[in-house]
Amino acid sequence: MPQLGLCCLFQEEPIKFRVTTARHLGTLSLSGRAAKLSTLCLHNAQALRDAIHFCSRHGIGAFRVNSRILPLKTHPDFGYELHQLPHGAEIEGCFLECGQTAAELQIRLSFHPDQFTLLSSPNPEITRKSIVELAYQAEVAEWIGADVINIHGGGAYGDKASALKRIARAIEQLDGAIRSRLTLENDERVYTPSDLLPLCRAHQIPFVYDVHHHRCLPDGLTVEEVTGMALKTWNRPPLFHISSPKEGWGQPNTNRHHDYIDIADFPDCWRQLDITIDVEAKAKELAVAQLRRQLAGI
DNA sequence: AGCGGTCAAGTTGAT
DNA sequence: ATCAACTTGACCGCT
Repeated sequence: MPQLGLCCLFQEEPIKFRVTTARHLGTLSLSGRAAKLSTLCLHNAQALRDAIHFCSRHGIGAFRVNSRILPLKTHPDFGYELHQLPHGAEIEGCFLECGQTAAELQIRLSFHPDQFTLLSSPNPEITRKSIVELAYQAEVAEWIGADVINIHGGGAYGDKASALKRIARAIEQLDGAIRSRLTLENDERVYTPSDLLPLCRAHQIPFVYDVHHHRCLPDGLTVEEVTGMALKTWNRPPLFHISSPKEGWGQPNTNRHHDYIDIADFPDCWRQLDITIDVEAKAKELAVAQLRRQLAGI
């Protein structure tokens, strides 16, 4: 049976990750900024530790770490290094503990940089900033032992073939910490599995199969076909995504995520696989628990 | 204490 | 040409 993964947040369990805004930091003195960021980062490292324990206690096999675990880490004006913060060493130590605990409890950790992180852009400055973002997440990934940093293809810019070539070129220039963790996922608007799988095969990048996106943006391949092709791209346990449409299928907008997973949306061919499935549902740990019960036939 | 406006980033597609 | 939707809630300033 697959391991189920929880994404970033909790619905009921009181584990919170804190953030701040650039605007607010701008109102503070230099030392005030460092103090504020230090407090938030330490809080978030401890919250991650709590999240890992929660997953272990509740039969959840994976946890996706929010991109803002270190708030504004790569912001052009307010970015920082951990050693510049009053509790920098303590924060790093807490992340290292998270890594040990996750390894002991066998909780798989991953990252999913958001839509601003693009390797397909024709604008080199956007690519450069994206790689800075990937480097930040890779640094935390090293501390905590996360093995996946998953991104989308991004835009097509009117010429998908050229955009795919830019992704490939950028991938070949990544350093090992990023490269060894980077994965590509099909999205609901531009890049289908058919678009990404050849690139993944050619450059040894694992393919994260999101079946909901595939149903929103089909490419002629069946769920079974893509599942088989996706599995072959992995040199470690495969990671897939599941979600259900908020308003149901056949409505104008199927992109929005439902609170829970409709078991009818869960591919039968996934039931016996040794894979991790991130559950993208707004009810968070409650949705994972419900899906877990349904898969167990309870 | 409670409320509501606001929040770094890029691209697409609806209007 | 403009703007919401992606993720999505939490923060902060004001009353």
